[in-house]
Amino acid sequence: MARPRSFDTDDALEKAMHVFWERGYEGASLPDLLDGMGLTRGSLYKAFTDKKTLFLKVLERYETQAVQAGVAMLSDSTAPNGAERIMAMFKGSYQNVVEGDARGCLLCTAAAGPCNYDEEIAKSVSRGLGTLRDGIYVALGASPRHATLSEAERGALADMVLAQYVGLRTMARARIDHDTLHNIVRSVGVMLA
Amino acid sequence: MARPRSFDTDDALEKAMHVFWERGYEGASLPDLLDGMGLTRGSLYKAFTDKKTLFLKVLERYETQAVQAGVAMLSDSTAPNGAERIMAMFKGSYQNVVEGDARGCLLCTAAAGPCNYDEEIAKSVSRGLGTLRDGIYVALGASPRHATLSEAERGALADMVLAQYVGLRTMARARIDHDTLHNIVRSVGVMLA
DNA sequence: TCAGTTAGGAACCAATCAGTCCAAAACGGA
DNA sequence: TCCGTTTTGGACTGATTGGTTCCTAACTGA
Repeated sequence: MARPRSFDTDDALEKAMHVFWERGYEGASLPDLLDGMGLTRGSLYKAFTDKKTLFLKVLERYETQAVQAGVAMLSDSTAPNGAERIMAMFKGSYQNVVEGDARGCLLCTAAAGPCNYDEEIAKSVSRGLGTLRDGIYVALGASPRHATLSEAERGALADMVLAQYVGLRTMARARIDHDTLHNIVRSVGVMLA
Repeated sequence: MARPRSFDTDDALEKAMHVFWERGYEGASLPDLLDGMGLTRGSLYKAFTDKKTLFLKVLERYETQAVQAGVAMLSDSTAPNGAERIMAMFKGSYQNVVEGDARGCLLCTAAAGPCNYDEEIAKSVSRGLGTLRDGIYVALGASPRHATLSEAERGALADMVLAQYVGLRTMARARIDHDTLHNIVRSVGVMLA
């Protein structure tokens, strides 16, 4: 029909994700994005409409990638105890920081940022966090100590664990010292043990 | 000596705090601040140097006001049980949201925002959160169930409770539904009971 | 009253922001 | 090969950013 795109949109989205992840929604300027994605204004606007739409697409991608990876870990039946799966997730987040990745969680950063004034972004973040919460809920069902809880109690516990996760990753992005972060992970372990 | 200031700097700082609290550091534009503080550029720059310095002053104020109020609550000896004091803090945060204040915590918002790239702001936020953590630690010492913990264990627990707090307030700002927030508070209560 | 000093206010600044436009280029189908 | 369609890249736009400048107003101490 006509001239085909010279870049892979999925690949470009992946690159955009990393730019937003590092600098946040408002902190990522258009030149930053163009640079990171390796394309020019015309192409970006033709393919992704505008900055906010691009960010929403990135959030979607993050959910079906980073969040789903977490959920997969939370329902990994090779670790029979659900509490241990939750701990694996927390330990993974801590390990990220130790290895020098202080970006935290894209959803958590967005939660503290544009969610406050943008309905659509808030909805997307809320959905992503909800997905994670459901994963935690399922994992708790596979934990002997928590499987006997009532549905409501277990749900409330899942919400709380999610809050701990958001707190941990937010504090990681704020460059809180590693000892404190490690203490958080360790205490979550004690709590769930 | 010379012409005196026509405004109270402390009052102006208070107003600036509310602007930053609502819109965040990067989200608060200079016109926003001038408007909220009721002064003009010349006055602001003469009195507060620049935007970042103003923000650092605001953070300082927040620590010796909002954070100290929290710490006071955490060491309020009219509530003999420290765990109950901690719960009072969490319930207060939840109550804020119910009453329509979805701004969350200024420190938590800054943690997810400018802390990532600004050393000075990060240091100030870290100090503020540390103050809160110490308050939690003291309260745990006044809780029969936790006073017997080793110093290290109690410290780690304080870090974890702080993470829950950061998570709760970050999620509140993201306009997560009230039920979820309530569940978090309730589960923290169960955990500390 | 007047000299000295500082605050206040508005015009101004360069840089940057997100977003638009359009001519040229590159392709597919015929 | 040539036509129609779409992408591409860069020049451009107007608004907004944080910050400066400078003149005048307002005050104090002598």
